Order: sequence, then structure tokens, then C-alpha cells
Amino acid sequence: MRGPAMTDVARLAGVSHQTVSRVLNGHPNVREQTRLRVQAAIAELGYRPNRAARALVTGRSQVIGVVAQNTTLYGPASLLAALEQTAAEEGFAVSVGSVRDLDQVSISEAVERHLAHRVAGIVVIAPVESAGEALEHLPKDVPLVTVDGDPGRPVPLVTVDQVAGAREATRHLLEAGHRTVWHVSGPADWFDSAGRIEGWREALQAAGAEVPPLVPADWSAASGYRCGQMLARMPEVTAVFTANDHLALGVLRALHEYGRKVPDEISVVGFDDVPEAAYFIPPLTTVRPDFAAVARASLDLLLAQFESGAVGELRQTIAPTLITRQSVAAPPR
Amino acid sequence: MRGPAMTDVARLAGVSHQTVSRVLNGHPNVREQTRLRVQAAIAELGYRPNRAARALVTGRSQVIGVVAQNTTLYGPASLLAALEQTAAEEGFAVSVGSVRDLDQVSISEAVERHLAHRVAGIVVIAPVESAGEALEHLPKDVPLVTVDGDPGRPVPLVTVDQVAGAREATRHLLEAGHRTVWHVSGPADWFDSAGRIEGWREALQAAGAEVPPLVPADWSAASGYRCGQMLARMPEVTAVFTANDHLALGVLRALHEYGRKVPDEISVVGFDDVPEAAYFIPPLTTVRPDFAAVARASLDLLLAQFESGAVGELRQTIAPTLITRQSVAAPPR
DNA sequence: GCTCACATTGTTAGCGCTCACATCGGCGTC
DNA sequence: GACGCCGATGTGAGCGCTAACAATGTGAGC
Repeated sequence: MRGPAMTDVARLAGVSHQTVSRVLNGHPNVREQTRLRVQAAIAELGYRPNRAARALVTGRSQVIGVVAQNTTLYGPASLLAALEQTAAEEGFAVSVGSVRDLDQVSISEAVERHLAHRVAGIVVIAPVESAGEALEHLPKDVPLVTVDGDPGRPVPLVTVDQVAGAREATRHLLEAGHRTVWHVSGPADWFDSAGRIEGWREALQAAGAEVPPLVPADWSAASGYRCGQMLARMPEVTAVFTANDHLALGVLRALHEYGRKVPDEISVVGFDDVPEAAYFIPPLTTVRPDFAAVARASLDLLLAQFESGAVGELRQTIAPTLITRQSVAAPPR
Repeated sequence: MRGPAMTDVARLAGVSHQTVSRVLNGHPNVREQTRLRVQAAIAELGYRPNRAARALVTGRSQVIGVVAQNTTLYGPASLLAALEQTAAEEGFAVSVGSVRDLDQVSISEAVERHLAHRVAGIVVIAPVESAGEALEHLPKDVPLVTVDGDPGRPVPLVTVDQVAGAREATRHLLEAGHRTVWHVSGPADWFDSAGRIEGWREALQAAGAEVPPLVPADWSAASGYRCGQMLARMPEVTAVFTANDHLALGVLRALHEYGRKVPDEISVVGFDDVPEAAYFIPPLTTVRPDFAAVARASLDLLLAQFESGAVGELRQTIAPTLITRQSVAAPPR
């Protein structure tokens, strides 16, 4: 009951299986007439090449493995989708190996699973501290790219320029006339958080503004809400930069409850530009990372490794864009 | 430079490759002592079985292919993540084949790509009309499950009970005292939309309430906002059920702009229970589908097909839950 | 007409694994 | 003590494909 194999096609076309293989792989030295005959036979039989057999002999399948943790968050989900799209354009399938925790063991296991399938390359979305360690102890025999990983590690890496994005967001608020800007940050162990904190602090210091205490949170609207409850009570707070849009949503909600008008009394800037950000109350000024560009860069790094064989220490940084909406205004006088 | 193969392990352990295979596959008839020796050899060599070779000989790889369209939307993304999680528990990897449009050609191609890899089974997330046709013309030789597909087609199907969810949401509003409930619906060609419309209409009719004109939208906050602008102008509107939470967000924003208080003047109920819904202004009452249950059911249907070989016409329906928050109140008198 | 270069096609040998079957030894049974 | 049975292990074939090489055919150049 198995489908037709290459030899069946060959027999029907009156050639050898090798010629069929050549047609399939676009080998140049095949006579046009022969090619057509083979293609006709392929169509007639509904033949579908067996990737597993090819993977066995070549030692590599046309699959890219992705290791990620929480693909429900907007960022990772978008990235995954973009990666999948880009990979498809290059003729690769994407296999997802999600992982409960981003610790060394979990990551190693996920990578091992992908290696067992002889994937052509691996993309690890490793946005937290604990993942860093794992990456250096992985088998070196497979092209691998890290996304959102530790900027300090000597591995191929693609990242969004968190620092620049945060700097721009903060500067935007300062330029609107605010004396300083508060920051609701993401989880401490995420590199994204660290970069956004750094950019925020840099911008404040560059402007000679006071650096207020950091307000730590996770990525959720819930924790944004809790932070917002505190910020709302402090009369001096006139500008808040949150580490992502969902935090901003929680902050907005808290401010609203406390009767603090946004942007009249307090300005808010987020990060991510989730599709809904334009419909928050008020519409949220935010920083948009270009996930498609990240995906493209990751794949390019992988493809480069396929060709050179060398695992370079390349890295790519993608600059995000500030999207201005109505959640920012001059501070009240 | 290839890694060790089964024969290498066999040689080191002083057994035949077949015995190694038996150990790997948990075959019962292996002496404990032999098993340990083999496992030691595996560990020592860092041996990793080659899935491609196994797939070649068995004709099936331990991979489940998923065909989906827009994995950035909250629903599909959650479903995909849940599917991946569940599959991993059963020892399967998940390969994603996303597709630009859900028409017959795109779906067939995506399925073909998966078949070329000899996946063990395929899950098609086929929430729109145009996908239905394709499903009946697919090769029958692979276990396949449809999620959110056409309830009218004779294919294995897992769905969230949209009708029940919408009915409950609408009834909840009626029970709060509203004379009738308006509905902002999803895209016309989505089954999800159709089911939610049906449940809404049923609940109204069951209560003898007037059925107001349908307000059509897509899934975005942007279109919710546009609909909200209309709804806000109609004094008679006191209760709105939107087809998802993002629409609700847009509606809330429009109502806010027009000075219509939620829930004092107008009550709103959404669908999906996105994590942020609890932090909308006001917190949104909504209907929560259980994606984990959908994923579990899909995989069970697939596994059942693996065993029986028969492609049953099974179907599973997952009931969603109403989550009440503060966006619903009695209508103004 | 013969040689050589080159384009085209065929042949052979695995890739690493599982399946079906063969083999071997130890045990209980009459 | 010979017989059969069963658990434990080995042997050989082949899954469908590609890579390397061998074997043709074709035309230019002399």
C-alpha cells in the first residue's frame, strides 16, 4: 500500500532511477525530452519523493528545528510565524520543539530531539539568562542560531536592538517635556528586559534626568496593573515607559481607576506594538520590533553556515521603530 | 564526521545491532544485563538514533504535521502551542506548515509537503469555508484530524462548541435584564463566526427577544472600533456580544470615546479570554475555550487512527466556559 | 575515418535502521 | 535421557534515495 517509489517512476518513463533523481534535483545534464518524460511519469503516478530516504543518505533533512518556550506570548508567537514563513520560502519545513523551562537540561533535550531528526539547522529562541549556559555546551556539528539570546556569548545571534528601542521611547517622553520617566520592567532574567532597562537608563542619563527607582514586573497585564496602582499614587509620576504593551494595558487600567488621565496627567509608552495597541484607551505609543526582519536574518545566518560549513560568530541586530499614538503628551504644569 | 550508528554501539557492547534496536524500542525479550551493557555503550558514545532511517524503513516518522494559516492570532497560536505540548508528551514532534490562504490549493500543497516527510498524522486547522472542500480531496492514506473545521463534513473533527458558548454569553446578558443583545460578528466565512452567530440568535429567540441586525466585522480591534462607533450612536443599544475579545477592546474604546459608560449604560461580552481581557477597561466578561482540551482531543483522535488504521468519522466537541467580570450590568432604566 | 572531449545515462554501493526469520541454549516433561 | 518449547540473540534483506563512478552516445577537429 506504499506510494510509488523512484524506481516505479523510472520504469514508467523508461529510464533509470538515477535519471529520475537528477530530474527531481534539477541536475543540469538531462536532455529536455527525457526530463519531460520523467515529469509526465511523476505526474501520472502521483509520485512524491520520500524525504526520509533522502535525509538518510544525505545526513540532513530540509527541516529547521526551532526551540522556544512560551509560544503564546505575542513576541515569540510572531517570531515563530515569521520564521516559519521565511523558512517555507527557502524550501524548509519548521519543526517546533517547545520546552517547559529555558534551563540547560530542557534546551539540550530539545536540541537533541531535533538532532535525532537530522535537522539542517536549529534556531533557539533563548531570551533568558538560564538558557545562555546551555548554548555553549551544545554539539557543534549543526548550524545553530540564537534569537534574543545573550549578547555576551560567542554564538551566532540575532536580536532586536532593545537598547535603542528603549532609548528612543524614553527620549520621546523627555522631549515631550517630562522631567523624568519611570520604567516598568520585564522579568529580571530576560535579556529583553535588561536591554530595555539599559536603554531607558542611558536616555535619562544622557539628558541629565533623575533616574527613578525601577518598577519590576513580569510581562503580564496583571502585573502591569499592580505596578500601575503604585504609580497612580505618586503625584510626581508623569511619564511611564513599560517593557511591553500588555504591561502598559495594565498600567492604563490602574491609572484609569485612580482617575489619573492619560495622557493629560501621565504619559505612557509601551513596547511590541501588538495589533491591539492602537485600540487601547488611549491608543498606545509604542516601539515596534520587526519580527520578519529577525526571522530573515536568522535564516540567512543559518544558510550561510550551510554553505561555508564554518560556524561563524556572526551577529545581526534589528532596529525597532517608535510608533507614536495618543498616549503621550506634555506633562501637566 | 557522522555520529556513531547502531553498529558502533553494538560493537562496543559486544552484541548485534538488532539487540541494540531492541533495547532502544523497549522490546521485552532482552536480558537485563544485556540491556544495561547496551545502554552504557549508548551513553559512552553519545549515540543518537537516526529518526530518518527509522522513518525510511517503517514508512512513518514520529512527527505530526500541522497545517495552519495565521498563527499570530491568539486562538491559533494557543492551539498550536497546546498541540505541540501534547504531542511532545506522546513522543511526537510537531512540524508546522503554515499557509498563506486557506484555499484548496494551499492546503493540498501543505499536506503534500507533510506527506513527503512521511508524517505520522496531520492536523489541519481549517476554520474557514474555503478549506472545507480541500479536506475531502486529500489522500486518504494518512491519519488526519480537522480542528475548527466544517461541522457538516464527514471528516474527523474537533471543535470548540461555539454555539453553546455564544448562547451562554447572550443568555448571561439577557438574564442581567437587557431586552436584547447586539452581536458584532467575525468574518462571514469562518465557522467560528457562524457558530457564534447561531448561538446568539438561538438564545435571543429562546427568550423571545427581538433579533437586532448583525454587525459584521473581522477579528481585529480596528474593526471592533468601527462597529463600536456605530453602536455608540444608537441609544437603544444596551448590550453587545462580540465574536472575540479584540473586537470587544475596539468596541470598548469607541464607547469610551462617545462617553457611553461600560457597564452602566452598555454591557459587553467577548469571546476567547485572552490573558489581557481581565485588564481591559472595564475587565471583560468573556467565554473561554479550552485549547488544551482541543489539542488533547485532536491527538487522541489521531492516535486512535494510528492503532485502528481505520479513518473513523469521529468528532469531539469541547464546551467553553463563561468567565464573568465587570463589563456586564443591568441596563439603565 | 578516427580520436578526443563532453553531454547524457546507467550501475553499484551503501546511508542506518527494522522486520522476518534462523539459531542457540536451558528448562520442564514423560 | 531424548524431546519440544520458549526466551534471548544473531543474520540477512531491503526501505527509497544519492554519490561516485562506469558506460554509452554525439559531434568537432584533423
